[in-house]
Amino acid sequence: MPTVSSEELAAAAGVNSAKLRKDFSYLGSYGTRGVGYDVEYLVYQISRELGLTQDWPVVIVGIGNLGAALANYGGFASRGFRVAALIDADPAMAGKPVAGIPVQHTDDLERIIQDNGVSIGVIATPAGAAQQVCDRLVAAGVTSILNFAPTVLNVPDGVDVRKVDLSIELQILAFHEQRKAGEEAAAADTAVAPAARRQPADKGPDGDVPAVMPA
Amino acid sequence: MPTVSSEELAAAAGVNSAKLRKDFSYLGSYGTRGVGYDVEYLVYQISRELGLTQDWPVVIVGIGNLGAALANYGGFASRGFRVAALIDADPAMAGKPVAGIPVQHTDDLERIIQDNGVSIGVIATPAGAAQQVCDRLVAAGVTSILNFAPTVLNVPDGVDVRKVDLSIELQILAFHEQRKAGEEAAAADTAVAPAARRQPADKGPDGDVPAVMPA
DNA sequence: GGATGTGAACAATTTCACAGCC
DNA sequence: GGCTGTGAAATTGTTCACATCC
Repeated sequence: MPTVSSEELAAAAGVNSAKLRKDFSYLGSYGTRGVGYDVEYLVYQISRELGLTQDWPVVIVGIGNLGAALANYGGFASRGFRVAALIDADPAMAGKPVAGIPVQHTDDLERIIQDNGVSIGVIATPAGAAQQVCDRLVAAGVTSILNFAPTVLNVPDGVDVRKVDLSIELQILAFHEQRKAGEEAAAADTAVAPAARRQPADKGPDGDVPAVMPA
Repeated sequence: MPTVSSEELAAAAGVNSAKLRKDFSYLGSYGTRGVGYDVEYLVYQISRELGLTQDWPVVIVGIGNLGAALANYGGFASRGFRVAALIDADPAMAGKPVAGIPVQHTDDLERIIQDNGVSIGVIATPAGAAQQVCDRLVAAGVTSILNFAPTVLNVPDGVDVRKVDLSIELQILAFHEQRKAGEEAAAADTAVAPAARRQPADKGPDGDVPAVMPA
């Protein structure tokens, strides 16, 4: 398939074709009228715009289960990321290889960042250590941080932080799950007492309201 | 602090206070004019609306590094999630405790789901196994799935899937990182040749364009 | 003929600003 | 006086529909 139309791409992605064309148009005019988009060329242009044609060295700080999982994660290399170093505060970890990369001690953090020209850091430490690690990363020159610790990090302007909170993802699912259950119940209700629905949902049935409720 | 104003909450969250008030108003009128919101009561109402007052049993399928990290993750319990079971396809894992929970074999997946009344499943398997695991979870009654495998899952209507792609998070950071670098370069450029900027950025300098570029 | 690229219409979201209440 | 709750205005995002070009 050398060429693809906005219609086909939109169907595959589950979006409107006009939106897709408009979005692409912000990157430039890479399509051909009457024909579509050259697949290879489009892939290259999008890759370049997204920064996938560059090599990004990253460091992972905190080599527990999650840090190790990240170090072993296969998807990074193909997207242009290279794990330049693994760093942990536990001296017993130092030198031990994880995913084929020897773990280094936190003491050397600044040197490691500078030697490898790292601008992206991943924090997979416990919550208590995260801010401190963050401060050191930033001071050493890191300007983008991916934070897995359940803490809000304070950073100076110009530094980007993205937070992945694993339990928030579950919460979002649980929220929808609850709504599904609620709708089923409501649908069942409707047969009996259609007009009685809204109030309990908005204010909570009295039986549900705990002692914290104010007068 | 028994009470809090929308202004204070908005500042803490980094959003506009009107937006925050409007959002809260969709849950009901839980504030007091001239005073603010009763903290405890607000926490309870939001918790209830988000489903945090319920207990959600979850199963984790695929107990590699990531699965183990999730099983050990402390944040779940406090948000109402309980790891009901760990499941892995490797017979050698069966019975081994991870985070204090014995790993069970995939053969028993359906029974485990049903016995525990599980409606939320977490997939932390390799990409190749994910769809198959997903199908079995759904057939057994799971209606929400958190997917860490780098695959798009096909599910029937009524089943929610959330995907956490670790390298996409890094890509987003890399994208902004690239823009920062680009802006610095552009700012430096401006002093020399302000009018010459746009074309290279849109079409790419010739030196950058690889063999895939069509005639 | 067939598909892009885009101004114009439409829809959704966010912010303003203030009436209403404590 | 101070702060919520909410219509109305402003902004942002999406879709339509068609002129334009291969």
